[in-house]
Amino acid sequence: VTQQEEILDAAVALADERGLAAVSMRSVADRVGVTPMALYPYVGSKAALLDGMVGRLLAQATPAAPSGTWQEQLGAIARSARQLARRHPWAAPLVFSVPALTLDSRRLIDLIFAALLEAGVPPAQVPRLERMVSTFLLGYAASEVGGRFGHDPAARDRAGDLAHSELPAHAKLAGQLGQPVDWEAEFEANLADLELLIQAVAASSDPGS
Amino acid sequence: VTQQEEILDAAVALADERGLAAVSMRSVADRVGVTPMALYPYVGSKAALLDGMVGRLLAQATPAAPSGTWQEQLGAIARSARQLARRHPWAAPLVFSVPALTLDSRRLIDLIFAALLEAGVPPAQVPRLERMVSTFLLGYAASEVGGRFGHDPAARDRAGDLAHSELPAHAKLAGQLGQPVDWEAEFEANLADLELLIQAVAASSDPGS
DNA sequence: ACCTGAACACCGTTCAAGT
DNA sequence: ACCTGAACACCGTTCAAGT
Repeated sequence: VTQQEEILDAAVALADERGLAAVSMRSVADRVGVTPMALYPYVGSKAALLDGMVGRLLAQATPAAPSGTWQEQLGAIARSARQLARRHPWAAPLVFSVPALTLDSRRLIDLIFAALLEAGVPPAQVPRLERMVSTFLLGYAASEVGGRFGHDPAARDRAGDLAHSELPAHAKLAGQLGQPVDWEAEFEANLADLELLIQAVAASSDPGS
Repeated sequence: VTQQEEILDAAVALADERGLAAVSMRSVADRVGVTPMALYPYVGSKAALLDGMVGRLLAQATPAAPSGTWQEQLGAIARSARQLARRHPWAAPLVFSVPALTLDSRRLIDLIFAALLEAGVPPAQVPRLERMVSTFLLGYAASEVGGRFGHDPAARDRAGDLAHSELPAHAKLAGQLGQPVDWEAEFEANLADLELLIQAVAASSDPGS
């Protein structure tokens, strides 16, 4: 482990334990046992520290090249990404702002490329479809950990069922909208739909099957 | 305009002009012409201020109920969401952490519900599919404005084409990965694929068509 | 070569006063 | 009822010294 990695790992541990807000140059330095200014030669700045933290996560996270059908490969990637987001809820929002061009990002992307190619997606469409798939997985993870879906009942109750009169489509869906959601089942259903989409794209440009 | 709205609009303007980092209780108070502490009765806290800012955006943003085919409706929503994200690049990341349960959020969601129902998606699947669609649109917008896709050539060059040997699927796609991406065309292609997915879901549970 | 200490220009938020 | 001013406990980062 280099000094830089030691610093980044300390910052990740701090974020896991006390939240991203608790990560400061001062608190990280404290944990490493050094003065805040001693970090600068290794991490450059606070912004670079945050980038480095997501880099460390990606480095640890890339699953060994998954085997099986392309559906199994994709499922393994998706589920491991979701687990990672749950272990490090502070990380998902940060990922949007770091260019997916590091070697670690590309290792993960390569696995998605491989699955898409095996699914029969024409090569010209693979990069775009990879961006669709990874964006959806990342966005869904960020929504789950961020609370956009209103997971916690506190937020649900605060909203009440106000103003259904102004929301015609909500009114038609009154039956569905009342009851709680099984998020595990929803994730698996999303995965199945993603596979449906991939198959549709593969089929639409490969009429010979 | 209430006092609260005046404060939130000042904060939004500040974020547009000088970035989210320039939004502080002190700078917002300055712009409103008041002491920082005078904001608290109206906005509660810095975190609530940020939530309120995305609330203001959603309030202004919801397009008048779009007409035409469900594809046209969905396209109008998607394109207006993308424009909004480009006008306020600081906002997309924040949206992930505010529960989509306010009246303004629900007005937007209602439009997506309506389009999905008109597409023939079974009601039991509509809420889930809405989350898929909105998550993808939001995630893609966040990726574009955040720089995850490496839009700026600076980031692209810094990465080089390192280590293709470790990335077998990248090697197979060497032809595609070299050239620049037309992001407008990609957005439209994504939209078309989203419609494909919706149609597939609608068809899979409605064999009589 | 690597680290420290003091300092600068900021933060969000509290609390007691003012009018 | 609404606002101010001073204060507290923090920030990231600079710069000049230390060893």
